[in-house]
Amino acid sequence: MNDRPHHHGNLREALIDAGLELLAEGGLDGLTLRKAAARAGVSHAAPAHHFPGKHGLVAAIVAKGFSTFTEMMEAERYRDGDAPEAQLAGICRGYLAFARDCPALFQLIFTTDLTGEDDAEAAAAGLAAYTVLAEVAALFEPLSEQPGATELAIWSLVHGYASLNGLHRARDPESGAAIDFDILLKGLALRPRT
Amino acid sequence: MNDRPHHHGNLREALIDAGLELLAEGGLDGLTLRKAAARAGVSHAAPAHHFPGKHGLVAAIVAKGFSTFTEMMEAERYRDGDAPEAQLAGICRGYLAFARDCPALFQLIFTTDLTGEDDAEAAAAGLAAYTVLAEVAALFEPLSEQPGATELAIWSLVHGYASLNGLHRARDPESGAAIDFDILLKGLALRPRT
DNA sequence: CTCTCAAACTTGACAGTGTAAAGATAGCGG
DNA sequence: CCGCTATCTTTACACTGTCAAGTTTGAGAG
Repeated sequence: MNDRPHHHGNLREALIDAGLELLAEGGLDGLTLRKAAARAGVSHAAPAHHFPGKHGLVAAIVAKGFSTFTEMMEAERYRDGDAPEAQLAGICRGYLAFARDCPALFQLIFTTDLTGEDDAEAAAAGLAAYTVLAEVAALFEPLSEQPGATELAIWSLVHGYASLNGLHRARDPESGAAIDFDILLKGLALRPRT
Repeated sequence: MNDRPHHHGNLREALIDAGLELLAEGGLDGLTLRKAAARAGVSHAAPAHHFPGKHGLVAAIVAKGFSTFTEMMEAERYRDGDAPEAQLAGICRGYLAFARDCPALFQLIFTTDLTGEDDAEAAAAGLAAYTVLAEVAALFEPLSEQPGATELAIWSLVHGYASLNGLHRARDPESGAAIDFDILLKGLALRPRT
């Protein structure tokens, strides 16, 4: 199993990387099958042998996006120790860093429907990201007897903040008085488990 | 000023309505200038005389979307009286109803960049929606000395919940144990102003 | 070593999209 | 009554995703 099997050699990864570049440069509209193929140095119909249509390439990009998303949360998770509050602030810091640094990718992974059959990899990557958050949420007293309420509260708060921050920044670029997320997080008044 | 000035008569509104229909039927990809023109009964180049390109039509649709969004919040605002908690629960109910009933439109209005010059109307409509939320947030004790923290916390929580609900529902269709938003809202522990 | 064959890729084509330019139409102001 | 400008149509072009057919390449069978 050579790493350059026929002509190009792992074209699949090259197309995903090209897609990530296009996404970072031109936003959602800049992501195009033909442009990704051209950037990888192949003809416009070559991707069809590696992905079932454009949706397949997008699903692969979403999977990779969720992976780096998870990595960015994990990278910040234990920065200030392993206390529950420190872990929670850490993964939220990573969450928001991803949304800030890769806005188009952030939008893509959370707006793509992953209901198809070829989206299993992307769905698994999304579940892995969710699991990190759920682990940290489990360190706190539950908000309700209903399981999952705590993680959903944290997830909703940080995701809403990340989504709206882009809007707010675009609308009010001068507002240096951006509200720190820690203030919102303290508003939830979570208590570590005893 | 007749309401049918030349050939078609208020084609602008007809195109916006057609766009809303397409959005509801086919999602974001179903919204097309040519299809909207065809549905309005005109040729595919007619919209150019009413909107500066597709972005202009989208901006008009976003403006109308924000208007109905505001209306749905206001419609539920005083359903259970005018106590702060009742108003807050009301506008959140309207917020989530809009996200549930018009998912594509909800996604469109919150992912469209309104930084252009012809987007003034849409930006104003978005500000009007935000104002409703800010009014209700002002009925509660501020979360921090920083102004706007309370409304941002509420907005983030409800917006994140609305955005993630679509994901969660698609991924886990059987989960009838959907977590009620009221539980999350109580987690914020807001206190009415004295 | 050669032959065969299938995978990887190319070429060409087609429907559909947004956009621009040029022509036709219709109602209004002079 | 005449022109004129806004409205709409027609035509055209570049770009997109997708499909069908042909071409190249590398690897395994004999």
